[in-house]
Amino acid sequence: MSTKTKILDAAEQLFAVRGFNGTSLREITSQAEVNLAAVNYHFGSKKELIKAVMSRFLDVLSPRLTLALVKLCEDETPPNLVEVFSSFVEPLLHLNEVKENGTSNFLQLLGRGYTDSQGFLRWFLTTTYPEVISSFVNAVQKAYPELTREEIFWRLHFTMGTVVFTMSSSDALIDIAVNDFDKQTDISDVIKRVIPYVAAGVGAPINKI
Amino acid sequence: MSTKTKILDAAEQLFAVRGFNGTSLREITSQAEVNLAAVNYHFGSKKELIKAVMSRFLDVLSPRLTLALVKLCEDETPPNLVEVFSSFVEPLLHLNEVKENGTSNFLQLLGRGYTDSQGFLRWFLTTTYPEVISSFVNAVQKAYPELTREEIFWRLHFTMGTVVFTMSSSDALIDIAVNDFDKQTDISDVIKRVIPYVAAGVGAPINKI
DNA sequence: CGCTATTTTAAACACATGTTTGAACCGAGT
DNA sequence: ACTCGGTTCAAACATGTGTTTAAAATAGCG
Repeated sequence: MSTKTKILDAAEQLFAVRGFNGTSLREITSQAEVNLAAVNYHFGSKKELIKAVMSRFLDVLSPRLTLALVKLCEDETPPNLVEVFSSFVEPLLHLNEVKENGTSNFLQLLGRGYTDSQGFLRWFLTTTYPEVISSFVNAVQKAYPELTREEIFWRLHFTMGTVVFTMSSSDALIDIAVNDFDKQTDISDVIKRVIPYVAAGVGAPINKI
Repeated sequence: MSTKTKILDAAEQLFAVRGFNGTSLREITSQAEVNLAAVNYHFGSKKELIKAVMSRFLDVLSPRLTLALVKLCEDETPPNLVEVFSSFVEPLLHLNEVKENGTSNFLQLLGRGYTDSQGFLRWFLTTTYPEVISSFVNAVQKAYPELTREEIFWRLHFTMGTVVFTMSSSDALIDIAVNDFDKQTDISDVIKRVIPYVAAGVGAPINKI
């Protein structure tokens, strides 16, 4: 296993748990069992390492997700919102097959990236993978044509918040749920629970203000 | 204005913008125009300062919020979910009268606290202000009795995510919205938009899994 | 093998962090 | 006027950070 991969694996796991700001290069290289300088040699800087960690996921997620959303919109009958959000399930869970804990790690990283480091990850996402967002907006517009673009903008961000925040603390939440309700629970259960919620949220009746 | 207050004011604003990890004591004391050592003299440590900043809000928010929720539940006719979430509006906006940008600062801090510093703020909240949470759960249960406790647990956390995440990046979102849609927008507009969303989410049809 | 380009390594760098120290300062109270 | 508790201050402390350096080790190839 190459030094580069060892670093990416260690960084991925530590970033997910402690956040970007909260993880030092020394922790990463020590867990990866490589020299401290290797990060700057192979990636140039910590910021570039963060991008590399995210890209490894996004490069496999983004095309699958775009494809699923586009395909859903090709049907003659317009999709409903539950179908739109269900399109996320397969691409997200596929990350688990590529890598142990892939889905959970990715979603946690997404959550971290939105609050850590004054939103530079948001910029990175929207500029590097814009086709995902636009195909998503298209699907929602087909499913609920009465929504104005402004209302869609807000509700999509609310949804982003629901998902990203839930997932960034999913480990803690799953622990609590398992203890309180004596029921085996994992990340795919959480995803299945969140879909009706966000679908109903995006599909909420329009309220003139 | 006392040194203690000057520190709290500066810390509050900086924490909201840059997060807890991302704000140094030197930035705080320099903006507050007090000596660096004053923080440790008056508060003991950075962690205690964070708690003090949050408590200043929670001590005025918590009783008002609990009262509003309890009063809503006293009616003979059970409340609906929009009413439950609307109970948050007055107590939250009241923070603006106590202090410039109070509402927005507090909600941003709440968002930071959930992702920064490995969730110690979550622990602090649930242990120090539990009556808010339980009165909230009660209100939801009255409004939608078919929901199991487990489903309520998850949907309340989804809601927490929606609100907290949205608010922690509300400045950026408001900027985008103002640019894209040419419409004056502020924090109270965002609150009004998010209520139908979370009410619909919590009220989503139950999906057996 | 011998040479070269790539990779790894230990050490240092420059700087930022939270915290502590001990002296200086100030404002009442007797 | 003097003392004493509380407060402020500049300075230092110890540690942690991302990054750089230059030498050592390694791998690939003619």
